[in-house]
Amino acid sequence: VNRKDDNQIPKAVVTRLSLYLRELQQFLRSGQETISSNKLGRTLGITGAQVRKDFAYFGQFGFPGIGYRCEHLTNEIKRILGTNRIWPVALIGCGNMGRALLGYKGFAKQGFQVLAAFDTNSDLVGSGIEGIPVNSLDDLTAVLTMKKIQLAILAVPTDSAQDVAEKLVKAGVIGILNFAPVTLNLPNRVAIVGVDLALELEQLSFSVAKKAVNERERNLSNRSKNAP
Amino acid sequence: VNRKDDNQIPKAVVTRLSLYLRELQQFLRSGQETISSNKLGRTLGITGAQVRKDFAYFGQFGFPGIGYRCEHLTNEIKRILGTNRIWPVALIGCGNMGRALLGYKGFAKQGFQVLAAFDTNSDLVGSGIEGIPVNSLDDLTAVLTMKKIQLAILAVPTDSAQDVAEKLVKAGVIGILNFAPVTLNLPNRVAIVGVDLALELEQLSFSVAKKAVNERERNLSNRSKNAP
DNA sequence: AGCTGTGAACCGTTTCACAGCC
DNA sequence: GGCTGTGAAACGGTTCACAGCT
Repeated sequence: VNRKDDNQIPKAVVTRLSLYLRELQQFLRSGQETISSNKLGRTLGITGAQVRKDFAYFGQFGFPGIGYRCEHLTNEIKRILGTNRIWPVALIGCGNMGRALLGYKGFAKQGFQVLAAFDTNSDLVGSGIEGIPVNSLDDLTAVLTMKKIQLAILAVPTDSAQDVAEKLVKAGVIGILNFAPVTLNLPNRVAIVGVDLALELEQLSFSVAKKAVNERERNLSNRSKNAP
Repeated sequence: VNRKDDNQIPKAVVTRLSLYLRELQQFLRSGQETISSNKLGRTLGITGAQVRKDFAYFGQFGFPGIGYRCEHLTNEIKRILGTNRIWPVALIGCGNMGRALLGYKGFAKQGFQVLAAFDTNSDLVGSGIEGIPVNSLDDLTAVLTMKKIQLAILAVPTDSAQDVAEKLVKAGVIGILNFAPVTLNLPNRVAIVGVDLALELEQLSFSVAKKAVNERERNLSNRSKNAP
């Protein structure tokens, strides 16, 4: 057979796909019908060639001389990302972060519906937060099976993250959005995306510190230019 | 002069730096004194060579035959990231997400201290959330100047994100952690890190969908192997 | 023997440039 | 004229392999 196992799409491409989607939805809201690769790239600080190459991984969506039709392209990207349907999602851990995520409207807007919350705190179990019922972790498998949930948002304390993650996998979860600042160790078949908020601030700190250094150096070299 | 303007560290390297730091802090807590590049890499699913090359951008931190001393390396990475000091931070937007972030303990642990919150809701202004005073957006410049704040966490509604971001820049902010799902348009001197939660779920959706496709294909090729 | 630091080879992504189409 | 889609070239990051240190 001539089958290539070359199914590997660069991670950077998939990230940009989401960004394109975000911009396209913006364009759609403002009534824009079509968009060129260059203009779409401009809004994100990348080149038109990059945009076109990214789409080329998945097919031909554009019209020479015209550009891309916003609505059509939006649908294609959703299909590629797998968000052209509604994903039921579970949220584990109803602490500060968990509760905020339960109230976050942005998930539903992109097709993710949080249908069940879980916590170990028996005071919370049985109640509802933001209209979402809170279950005991003991009922994980039962609830997830019944509601056909395969994606989970993990917002538990760092120390229990690995344990709970393993329970999720046993309960049939195949994708985890992990907010705990640890590297989860799970079977390869499980997809993991980590969001470490402190880490993001560290990246900011580095950028800022670096810019400061660059500016200092620029000043020094200016000075030596003025008085060599 | 022999000055290279080649100050550019790959973004991926800086991200891994934060991950190394996270693992090292874990090792330190468990009493580990030294660590080899291979073992450190293993915990993150990358090669030892990668680890060593990453550090090589910044200097020589290891000891041949021994590895790296966890505590020493931790300090070096903090110095590089600029988190070997305490950063005062402001948080803008005390909605669901903002309030959760005010209560997030992970920031302080890595050296980020949220000293002031801001909101437009006059009911909140004057109160405190998680012990942090809520100010009016009108007092932005005054408060930021007084508290010497240069970093901000932006957790306002999407529609006002760009406006508020511009106000932040005018008030002296040089780094923004942006939770609104939009591309901020700001002067180059301002560092921006975006966290788009729905986008992260989309990445998860893609991984999961892709895995499903791969498995289906594997099944098909198995079947044709069995009955060719 | 064990492990780092690093030049060199390798590989994948980005940019370029242009043929082809509207 | 404007824009896409795409080979080819250029670039940059990752992996390899080994000299050198402990």
